[in-house]
Amino acid sequence: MGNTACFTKYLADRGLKSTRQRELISATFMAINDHTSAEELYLRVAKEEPDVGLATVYRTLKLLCSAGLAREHRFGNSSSRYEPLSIKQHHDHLICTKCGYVEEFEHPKIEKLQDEIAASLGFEVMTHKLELYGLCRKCQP
Amino acid sequence: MGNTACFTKYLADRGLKSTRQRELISATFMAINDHTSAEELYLRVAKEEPDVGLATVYRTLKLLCSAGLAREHRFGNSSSRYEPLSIKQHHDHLICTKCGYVEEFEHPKIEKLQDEIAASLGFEVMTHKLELYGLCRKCQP
DNA sequence: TGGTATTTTGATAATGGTTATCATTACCAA
DNA sequence: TTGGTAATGATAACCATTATCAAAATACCA
Repeated sequence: MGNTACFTKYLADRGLKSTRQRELISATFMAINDHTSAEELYLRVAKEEPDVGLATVYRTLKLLCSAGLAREHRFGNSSSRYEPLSIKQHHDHLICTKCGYVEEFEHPKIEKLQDEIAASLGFEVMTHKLELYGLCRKCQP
Repeated sequence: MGNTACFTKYLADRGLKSTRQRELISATFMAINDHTSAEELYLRVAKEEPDVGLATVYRTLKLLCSAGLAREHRFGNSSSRYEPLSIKQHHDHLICTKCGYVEEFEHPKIEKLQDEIAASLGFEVMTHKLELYGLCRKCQP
């Protein structure tokens, strides 16, 4: 099942309505395949359908997060950015503190270690965020 | 060297002035030994010295972070919280998504893995944030 | 010690991302 | 189609944080 269909099903399953705006915002978001701010997404959507409101973009992004189709990040102290979670599995981020470049990575061994540590402290982990801040190859002296 | 002395030295080293407010805010902060918001710290400080302004608390917290004596966190989407970094070494956090309880942990093996992964991607890591979200022992069904 | 340049402070206005409000519109099951 | 409910758009409100600026405090030097 594609992501768009997945979102439509999510809406139907909870008695939420499938609207033109939600479909458009969700489709536009999924097509970006990068970390996006609500504002950026709003501008893209507005090109196609100028009457869509910023509030609806925020509302739809929240829905996409609840549906497990998006994830919200706040790298450093900047404003929220969202990324589509499509088929990709969970992954973490390397953030260059100089140029802002973001690279994704994924490492099962770390995930396993995390679960072990949490269990030893009596926690049951649902999700996690791992962010490594430093200098990317280009920004190194 | 104690943390207060350390902060005073940090100020002196950069030609910044050591003021009554900075000393009081810094001392109050160090004594808390927990994750604190700017507002909370402001209230505590105000008990002792009612004329200290909130802006100065924010300014001093920023200074403490630059001095390496504090660290800023934004767990989930809540407002910033700060923690004293005193003698404790770097550590990570387990956050209970139900009751908000925060537990610290530290694990050298994870740190080592992180550095290896980053290096393999050409990154030079300066700092990192690892947050595990889930249910603490008390909140588990 | 007193004078002075400079920094810091406190009060408050401004900022900016995000959310709440509410009248209007769109959806969808019957 | 209709009726009931949910969603939308415009915009006001929110609220944590930052900027502004006149007044006060500090550090340095003679």
